[in-house]
Amino acid sequence: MKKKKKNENSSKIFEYHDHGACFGDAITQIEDYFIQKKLQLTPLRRKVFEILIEDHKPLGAYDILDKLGEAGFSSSPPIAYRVLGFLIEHGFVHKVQGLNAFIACSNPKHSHFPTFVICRKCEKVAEVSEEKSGLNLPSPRITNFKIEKTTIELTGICSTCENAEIR
Amino acid sequence: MKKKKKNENSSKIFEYHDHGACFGDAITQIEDYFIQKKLQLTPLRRKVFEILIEDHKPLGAYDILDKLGEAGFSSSPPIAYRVLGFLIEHGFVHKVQGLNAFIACSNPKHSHFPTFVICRKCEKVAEVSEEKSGLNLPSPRITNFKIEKTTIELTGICSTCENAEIR
DNA sequence: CGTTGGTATGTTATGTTATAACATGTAATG
DNA sequence: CATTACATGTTATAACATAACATACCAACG
Ligand SMILES: [Zn+2]
Ligand SMILES: [Zn+2]
Ligand SMILES: [Zn+2]
Ligand SMILES: [Zn+2]
Repeated sequence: MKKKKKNENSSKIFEYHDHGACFGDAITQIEDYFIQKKLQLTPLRRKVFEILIEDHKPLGAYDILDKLGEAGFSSSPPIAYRVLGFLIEHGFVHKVQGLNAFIACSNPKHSHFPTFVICRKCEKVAEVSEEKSGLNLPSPRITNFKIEKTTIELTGICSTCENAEIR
Repeated sequence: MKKKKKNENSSKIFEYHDHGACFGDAITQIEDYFIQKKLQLTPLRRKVFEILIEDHKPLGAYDILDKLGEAGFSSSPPIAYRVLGFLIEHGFVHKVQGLNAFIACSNPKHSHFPTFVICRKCEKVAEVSEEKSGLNLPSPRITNFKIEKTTIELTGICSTCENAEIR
Protein backbone atom coordinates (compact mmCIF):
# COMPACT_ATOMS: atom_id res chain seq x y z
CA MET A 1 0.00 0.00 0.00
CA LYS A 2 1.27 3.38 -0.97
CA LYS A 3 2.10 5.89 1.66
CA LYS A 4 -0.03 8.97 1.67
CA LYS A 5 1.15 12.42 2.47
CA LYS A 6 -0.32 13.82 5.60
CA ASN A 7 -3.74 15.31 5.00
CA GLU A 8 -3.70 14.28 1.42
CA ASN A 9 -7.14 12.79 1.65
CA SER A 10 -8.57 15.05 4.27
CA SER A 11 -10.87 16.75 1.75
CA LYS A 12 -10.80 19.91 3.70
CA ILE A 13 -13.75 22.05 3.05
CA PHE A 14 -11.95 25.34 3.14
CA GLU A 15 -8.90 24.22 1.26
CA TYR A 16 -7.17 26.22 -1.41
CA HIS A 17 -8.72 26.32 -4.80
CA ASP A 18 -7.23 27.58 -8.02
CA HIS A 19 -9.22 30.70 -8.18
CA GLY A 20 -7.78 31.92 -11.42
CA ALA A 21 -9.23 28.87 -13.10
CA CYS A 22 -12.40 29.06 -11.01
CA PHE A 23 -13.00 32.63 -12.11
CA GLY A 24 -12.45 31.92 -15.77
CA ASP A 25 -14.58 28.80 -15.73
CA ALA A 26 -17.37 30.61 -14.00
CA ILE A 27 -17.42 33.40 -16.56
CA THR A 28 -17.40 30.90 -19.40
CA GLN A 29 -20.18 28.93 -17.81
CA ILE A 30 -22.43 31.89 -17.31
CA GLU A 31 -21.77 33.11 -20.85
CA ASP A 32 -22.63 29.73 -22.30
CA TYR A 33 -25.73 29.39 -20.18
CA PHE A 34 -27.03 32.83 -21.12
CA ILE A 35 -26.49 32.19 -24.82
CA GLN A 36 -28.13 28.80 -24.63
CA LYS A 37 -31.13 30.19 -22.77
CA LYS A 38 -31.25 33.34 -24.88
CA LEU A 39 -30.83 35.58 -21.89
CA GLN A 40 -29.01 38.88 -21.89
CA LEU A 41 -25.74 38.91 -20.01
CA THR A 42 -25.76 42.69 -19.84
CA PRO A 43 -22.81 44.74 -18.58
CA LEU A 44 -24.60 45.20 -15.26
CA ARG A 45 -25.35 41.53 -14.79
CA ARG A 46 -21.87 40.57 -15.82
CA LYS A 47 -20.38 43.10 -13.45
CA VAL A 48 -22.43 41.89 -10.50
CA PHE A 49 -21.42 38.33 -11.18
CA GLU A 50 -17.77 39.34 -11.56
CA ILE A 51 -17.88 41.21 -8.28
CA LEU A 52 -19.19 38.11 -6.55
CA ILE A 53 -16.88 35.63 -8.19
CA GLU A 54 -13.89 37.90 -7.79
CA ASP A 55 -13.08 37.18 -4.18
CA HIS A 56 -15.48 34.32 -3.99
CA LYS A 57 -16.91 35.15 -0.61
CA PRO A 58 -20.30 36.39 0.55
CA LEU A 59 -21.00 40.06 0.01
CA GLY A 60 -23.88 42.12 1.27
CA ALA A 61 -26.13 43.82 -1.26
CA TYR A 62 -24.82 47.18 -0.19
CA ASP A 63 -21.20 46.09 -0.59
CA ILE A 64 -22.06 45.12 -4.11
CA LEU A 65 -23.78 48.44 -4.64
CA ASP A 66 -20.65 50.28 -3.55
CA LYS A 67 -18.58 48.35 -6.02
CA LEU A 68 -21.11 48.99 -8.75
CA GLY A 69 -20.88 52.68 -7.93
CA GLU A 70 -17.09 52.62 -8.18
CA ALA A 71 -17.41 50.96 -11.55
CA GLY A 72 -19.69 53.68 -12.83
CA PHE A 73 -23.01 51.91 -12.54
CA SER A 74 -26.01 53.19 -10.73
CA SER A 75 -25.90 52.21 -7.11
CA SER A 76 -29.41 52.48 -5.80
CA PRO A 77 -30.60 49.41 -3.93
CA PRO A 78 -33.11 48.04 -6.44
CA ILE A 79 -30.34 47.72 -8.99
CA ALA A 80 -28.47 45.22 -6.87
CA TYR A 81 -31.49 43.35 -5.59
CA ARG A 82 -32.95 42.93 -9.04
CA VAL A 83 -29.81 41.62 -10.62
CA LEU A 84 -29.10 39.37 -7.65
CA GLY A 85 -32.61 38.00 -7.85
CA PHE A 86 -32.11 37.26 -11.50
CA LEU A 87 -28.77 35.54 -11.00
CA ILE A 88 -30.21 33.55 -8.13
CA GLU A 89 -33.14 32.38 -10.27
CA HIS A 90 -30.69 31.03 -12.78
CA GLY A 91 -28.51 29.37 -10.18
CA PHE A 92 -25.37 31.45 -10.50
CA VAL A 93 -25.69 33.12 -7.14
CA HIS A 94 -26.96 31.95 -3.76
CA LYS A 95 -28.11 33.90 -0.78
CA VAL A 96 -26.48 32.99 2.50
CA GLN A 97 -29.37 33.61 4.85
CA GLY A 98 -27.34 33.55 8.01
CA LEU A 99 -25.22 36.43 6.77
CA ASN A 100 -27.74 38.37 4.69
CA ALA A 101 -25.21 38.05 1.94
CA PHE A 102 -24.78 36.75 -1.56
CA ILE A 103 -22.18 34.44 -2.99
CA ALA A 104 -21.35 33.15 -6.45
CA CYS A 105 -22.26 29.53 -6.92
CA SER A 106 -19.34 27.14 -6.85
CA ASN A 107 -20.79 24.82 -9.39
CA PRO A 108 -23.78 26.06 -11.33
CA LYS A 109 -23.75 22.93 -13.46
CA HIS A 110 -25.01 20.83 -10.60
CA SER A 111 -28.69 21.24 -10.21
CA HIS A 112 -28.41 21.40 -6.52
CA PHE A 113 -29.69 21.95 -3.07
CA PRO A 114 -26.48 23.43 -1.79
CA THR A 115 -25.17 23.30 1.73
CA PHE A 116 -23.16 26.18 3.09
CA VAL A 117 -20.56 25.63 5.75
CA ILE A 118 -19.76 28.81 7.60
CA CYS A 119 -16.98 29.42 10.08
CA ARG A 120 -18.19 31.92 12.63
CA LYS A 121 -14.66 33.03 13.38
CA CYS A 122 -12.83 33.48 10.10
CA GLU A 123 -16.12 33.87 8.30
CA LYS A 124 -15.04 31.66 5.46
CA VAL A 125 -17.91 30.06 3.64
CA ALA A 126 -17.81 26.89 1.59
CA GLU A 127 -20.52 25.64 -0.69
CA VAL A 128 -20.73 21.90 -0.48
CA SER A 129 -22.63 19.79 -2.93
CA GLU A 130 -25.35 17.55 -1.68
CA GLU A 131 -23.32 14.40 -2.04
CA LYS A 132 -20.24 15.74 -0.38
CA SER A 133 -21.93 17.24 2.63
CA GLY A 134 -22.92 13.91 4.09
CA LEU A 135 -26.30 15.52 4.33
CA ASN A 136 -28.96 13.56 2.58
CA LEU A 137 -31.96 15.38 1.47
CA PRO A 138 -35.03 13.30 1.74
CA SER A 139 -36.57 12.05 -1.44
CA PRO A 140 -37.59 15.08 -3.42
CA ARG A 141 -40.67 14.87 -1.23
CA ILE A 142 -41.18 14.51 2.40
CA THR A 143 -44.59 13.14 3.02
CA ASN A 144 -47.18 15.38 1.49
CA PHE A 145 -44.77 18.14 0.73
CA LYS A 146 -42.92 19.08 -2.42
CA ILE A 147 -39.59 20.74 -1.74
CA GLU A 148 -38.81 23.51 -4.18
CA LYS A 149 -35.96 25.23 -2.44
CA THR A 150 -33.71 24.50 0.47
CA THR A 151 -31.70 26.58 2.87
CA ILE A 152 -29.07 24.49 4.53
CA GLU A 153 -26.40 26.29 6.46
CA LEU A 154 -24.03 24.75 8.95
CA THR A 155 -22.38 27.27 11.21
CA GLY A 156 -19.52 26.45 13.50
CA ILE A 157 -15.79 26.63 13.62
CA CYS A 158 -13.19 25.35 11.22
CA SER A 159 -10.24 23.38 12.49
CA THR A 160 -7.80 26.18 11.80
CA CYS A 161 -9.75 28.61 13.93
CA GLU A 162 -10.45 25.99 16.55
CA ASN A 163 -6.78 25.25 16.98
CA ALA A 164 -6.11 28.95 17.33
CA GLU A 165 -8.70 29.38 20.05
CA ILE A 166 -7.47 29.86 23.57
CA ARG A 167 -9.17 27.62 26.08
CA MET B 1 -51.96 -8.61 7.50
CA LYS B 2 -54.20 -6.04 9.02
CA LYS B 3 -55.88 -3.51 6.86
CA LYS B 4 -54.89 0.06 7.45
CA LYS B 5 -57.20 2.98 7.19
CA LYS B 6 -56.40 5.31 4.37
CA ASN B 7 -53.68 7.77 5.31
CA GLU B 8 -53.31 6.24 8.70
CA ASN B 9 -49.57 6.14 8.37
CA SER B 10 -49.13 9.16 6.22
CA SER B 11 -47.47 11.13 9.01
CA LYS B 12 -48.51 14.37 7.50
CA ILE B 13 -46.28 17.17 8.49
CA PHE B 14 -48.93 19.81 8.78
CA GLU B 15 -51.52 17.66 10.38
CA TYR B 16 -53.75 18.71 13.24
CA HIS B 17 -52.29 18.78 16.67
CA ASP B 18 -54.03 19.22 19.99
CA HIS B 19 -52.95 22.71 20.60
CA GLY B 20 -54.61 23.09 23.96
CA ALA B 21 -52.37 20.34 25.26
CA CYS B 22 -49.41 21.64 23.28
CA PHE B 23 -49.77 25.07 24.85
CA GLY B 24 -50.06 23.77 28.38
CA ASP B 25 -47.16 21.37 27.97
CA ALA B 26 -44.97 24.09 26.56
CA ILE B 27 -45.66 26.41 29.47
CA THR B 28 -44.96 23.65 31.94
CA GLN B 29 -41.76 22.75 30.18
CA ILE B 30 -40.42 26.24 30.15
CA GLU B 31 -41.35 26.76 33.80
CA ASP B 32 -39.59 23.58 34.83
CA TYR B 33 -36.53 24.39 32.78
CA PHE B 34 -36.22 27.89 34.18
CA ILE B 35 -36.53 26.64 37.76
CA GLN B 36 -34.03 23.91 37.19
CA LYS B 37 -31.54 26.30 35.59
CA LYS B 38 -32.27 29.05 38.12
CA LEU B 39 -33.33 31.45 35.43
CA GLN B 40 -35.99 34.09 35.79
CA LEU B 41 -39.15 33.47 33.84
CA THR B 42 -40.18 37.10 34.16
CA PRO B 43 -43.58 38.41 33.07
CA LEU B 44 -42.01 39.79 29.91
CA ARG B 45 -40.28 36.57 28.99
CA ARG B 46 -43.36 34.55 29.78
CA LYS B 47 -45.51 36.86 27.71
CA VAL B 48 -43.24 36.66 24.68
CA PHE B 49 -43.23 32.90 24.86
CA GLU B 50 -46.99 32.82 25.26
CA ILE B 51 -47.44 35.07 22.26
CA LEU B 52 -45.35 32.70 20.19
CA ILE B 53 -46.87 29.50 21.41
CA GLU B 54 -50.37 30.90 21.22
CA ASP B 55 -50.97 30.50 17.54
CA HIS B 56 -47.88 28.45 17.03
CA LYS B 57 -46.77 30.07 13.84
CA PRO B 58 -43.86 32.32 12.94
CA LEU B 59 -44.18 35.93 13.98
CA GLY B 60 -41.96 38.86 13.09
CA ALA B 61 -40.27 40.75 15.88
CA TYR B 62 -42.47 43.75 15.21
CA ASP B 63 -45.64 41.65 15.37
CA ILE B 64 -44.51 40.50 18.77
CA LEU B 65 -43.77 44.06 19.77
CA ASP B 66 -47.29 45.11 18.83
CA LYS B 67 -48.73 42.36 20.97
CA LEU B 68 -46.47 43.31 23.84
CA GLY B 69 -47.69 46.86 23.50
CA GLU B 70 -51.31 45.74 23.63
CA ALA B 71 -50.53 43.79 26.77
CA GLY B 72 -49.07 46.83 28.47
CA PHE B 73 -45.39 46.10 28.04
CA SER B 74 -42.88 48.39 26.48
CA SER B 75 -42.72 47.90 22.76
CA SER B 76 -39.45 49.30 21.61
CA PRO B 77 -37.47 46.97 19.38
CA PRO B 78 -34.67 46.00 21.76
CA ILE B 79 -37.24 44.58 24.17
CA ALA B 80 -38.37 41.98 21.70
CA TYR B 81 -34.97 41.19 20.27
CA ARG B 82 -33.42 40.73 23.69
CA VAL B 83 -36.06 38.41 24.98
CA LEU B 84 -36.16 36.46 21.73
CA GLY B 85 -32.41 36.09 21.85
CA PHE B 86 -32.66 34.76 25.36
CA LEU B 87 -35.39 32.27 24.53
CA ILE B 88 -33.47 31.15 21.47
CA GLU B 89 -30.33 30.55 23.53
CA HIS B 90 -32.29 28.27 25.76
CA GLY B 91 -33.95 26.42 22.91
CA PHE B 92 -37.53 27.52 23.39
CA VAL B 93 -37.70 29.64 20.30
CA HIS B 94 -36.18 29.34 16.85
CA LYS B 95 -35.65 31.89 14.18
CA VAL B 96 -36.99 31.01 10.75
CA GLN B 97 -34.41 32.69 8.59
CA GLY B 98 -36.37 32.50 5.39
CA LEU B 99 -39.18 34.52 6.94
CA ASN B 100 -37.29 36.80 9.31
CA ALA B 101 -39.60 35.42 11.92
CA PHE B 102 -39.62 33.60 15.22
CA ILE B 103 -41.47 30.48 16.26
CA ALA B 104 -41.88 28.59 19.50
CA CYS B 105 -40.00 25.31 19.52
CA SER B 106 -42.19 22.26 19.05
CA ASN B 107 -40.12 20.10 21.30
CA PRO B 108 -37.56 21.84 23.47
CA LYS B 109 -36.72 18.56 25.17
CA HIS B 110 -34.94 17.30 22.11
CA SER B 111 -31.51 18.75 21.83
CA HIS B 112 -31.90 19.30 18.19
CA PHE B 113 -30.85 20.63 14.88
CA PRO B 114 -34.36 21.34 13.75
CA THR B 115 -35.64 21.31 10.20
CA PHE B 116 -38.37 23.69 9.18
CA VAL B 117 -40.76 22.82 6.43
CA ILE B 118 -42.42 25.89 4.99
CA CYS B 119 -45.31 26.04 2.57
CA ARG B 120 -44.85 29.08 0.39
CA LYS B 121 -48.55 29.28 -0.32
CA CYS B 122 -50.40 28.78 2.97
CA GLU B 123 -47.30 29.82 4.88
CA LYS B 124 -47.70 27.02 7.37
CA VAL B 125 -44.48 26.06 9.04
CA ALA B 126 -43.69 22.73 10.65
CA GLU B 127 -40.70 21.96 12.82
CA VAL B 128 -39.49 18.48 12.12
CA SER B 129 -37.05 16.65 14.28
CA GLU B 130 -33.83 15.44 12.82
CA GLU B 131 -34.91 11.83 12.71
CA LYS B 132 -38.26 12.47 11.17
CA SER B 133 -37.15 14.79 8.43
CA GLY B 134 -35.34 12.08 6.54
CA LEU B 135 -32.52 14.54 6.55
CA ASN B 136 -29.38 13.16 8.06
CA LEU B 137 -26.98 15.54 9.51
CA PRO B 138 -23.45 14.43 9.01
CA SER B 139 -21.57 13.21 12.00
CA PRO B 140 -21.32 16.09 14.42
CA ARG B 141 -18.34 16.98 12.27
CA ILE B 142 -17.83 17.26 8.64
CA THR B 143 -14.19 16.99 7.86
CA ASN B 144 -12.27 19.62 9.72
CA PHE B 145 -15.33 21.50 10.82
CA LYS B 146 -17.29 21.47 14.03
CA ILE B 147 -20.95 22.25 13.54
CA GLU B 148 -22.41 24.37 16.30
CA LYS B 149 -25.64 25.47 14.77
CA THR B 150 -27.69 24.56 11.76
CA THR B 151 -30.22 26.33 9.64
CA ILE B 152 -32.25 23.86 7.65
CA GLU B 153 -35.33 25.13 5.94
CA LEU B 154 -37.25 23.36 3.22
CA THR B 155 -39.55 25.60 1.28
CA GLY B 156 -42.12 24.36 -1.17
CA ILE B 157 -45.74 23.53 -1.35
CA CYS B 158 -47.86 21.29 0.82
CA SER B 159 -50.18 18.77 -0.78
CA THR B 160 -53.28 20.69 0.23
CA CYS B 161 -52.11 23.82 -1.54
CA GLU B 162 -50.75 21.88 -4.46
CA ASN B 163 -54.08 20.22 -5.06
CA ALA B 164 -55.73 23.61 -4.96
CA GLU B 165 -53.37 25.09 -7.56
CA ILE B 166 -54.76 25.61 -11.01
CA ARG B 167 -52.56 24.27 -13.71
C1' DC C 1 -27.68 49.78 56.88
C1' DG C 2 -25.17 51.40 52.45
C1' DT C 3 -22.51 49.83 48.85
C1' DT C 4 -21.59 46.76 45.21
C1' DG C 5 -22.47 43.62 41.43
C1' DG C 6 -25.55 41.04 38.67
C1' DT C 7 -29.53 40.84 35.95
C1' DA C 8 -33.56 42.65 33.65
C1' DT C 9 -35.92 46.22 31.47
C1' DG C 10 -36.66 50.88 29.48
C1' DT C 11 -35.52 54.57 25.98
C1' DT C 12 -33.49 57.06 22.20
C1' DA C 13 -31.29 57.00 18.24
C1' DT C 14 -29.41 54.89 14.41
C1' DG C 15 -27.85 51.24 11.35
C1' DT C 16 -28.85 47.70 7.97
C1' DT C 17 -31.46 45.17 4.70
C1' DA C 18 -35.10 45.07 1.25
C1' DT C 19 -39.06 46.51 -1.64
C1' DA C 20 -42.86 49.44 -3.80
C1' DA C 21 -43.97 52.36 -7.34
C1' DC C 22 -43.11 54.76 -11.07
C1' DA C 23 -40.02 56.67 -15.00
C1' DT C 24 -36.91 56.01 -18.82
C1' DG C 25 -34.41 53.68 -22.40
C1' DT C 26 -33.82 50.31 -25.97
C1' DA C 27 -34.57 46.71 -29.17
C1' DA C 28 -37.34 43.27 -31.58
C1' DT C 29 -42.02 42.32 -33.70
C1' DG C 30 -45.62 42.95 -36.61
C1' DC D 1 -44.37 53.55 -36.32
C1' DA D 2 -47.09 51.36 -32.61
C1' DT D 3 -46.79 47.64 -29.53
C1' DT D 4 -44.55 44.70 -26.55
C1' DA D 5 -40.94 42.88 -23.76
C1' DC D 6 -37.24 43.63 -21.07
C1' DA D 7 -33.60 46.08 -18.63
C1' DT D 8 -32.28 49.82 -15.98
C1' DG D 9 -32.79 54.20 -13.41
C1' DT D 10 -34.78 56.96 -9.43
C1' DT D 11 -37.25 58.26 -5.32
C1' DA D 12 -39.16 57.08 -1.37
C1' DT D 13 -40.21 54.09 2.25
C1' DA D 14 -40.77 49.71 4.58
C1' DA D 15 -38.99 46.09 7.40
C1' DC D 16 -35.58 44.24 10.29
C1' DA D 17 -32.00 44.79 13.82
C1' DT D 18 -28.58 46.78 17.14
C1' DA D 19 -25.67 50.35 19.77
C1' DA D 20 -25.40 52.94 23.64
C1' DC D 21 -26.86 54.57 27.64
C1' DA D 22 -30.38 55.03 31.60
C1' DT D 23 -33.13 53.08 35.22
C1' DA D 24 -34.81 49.55 38.34
C1' DC D 25 -34.51 45.70 41.23
C1' DC D 26 -32.58 42.49 44.28
C1' DA D 27 -29.32 39.79 46.74
C1' DA D 28 -24.83 39.50 49.01
C1' DC D 29 -21.29 41.58 51.62
C1' DG D 30 -18.83 44.14 55.12
ZN1 LIG E 1 -13.14 30.52 -6.54
ZN1 LIG F 1 -24.39 26.56 -5.97
ZN1 LIG G 1 -49.24 23.90 18.88
ZN1 LIG H 1 -37.16 23.18 18.28
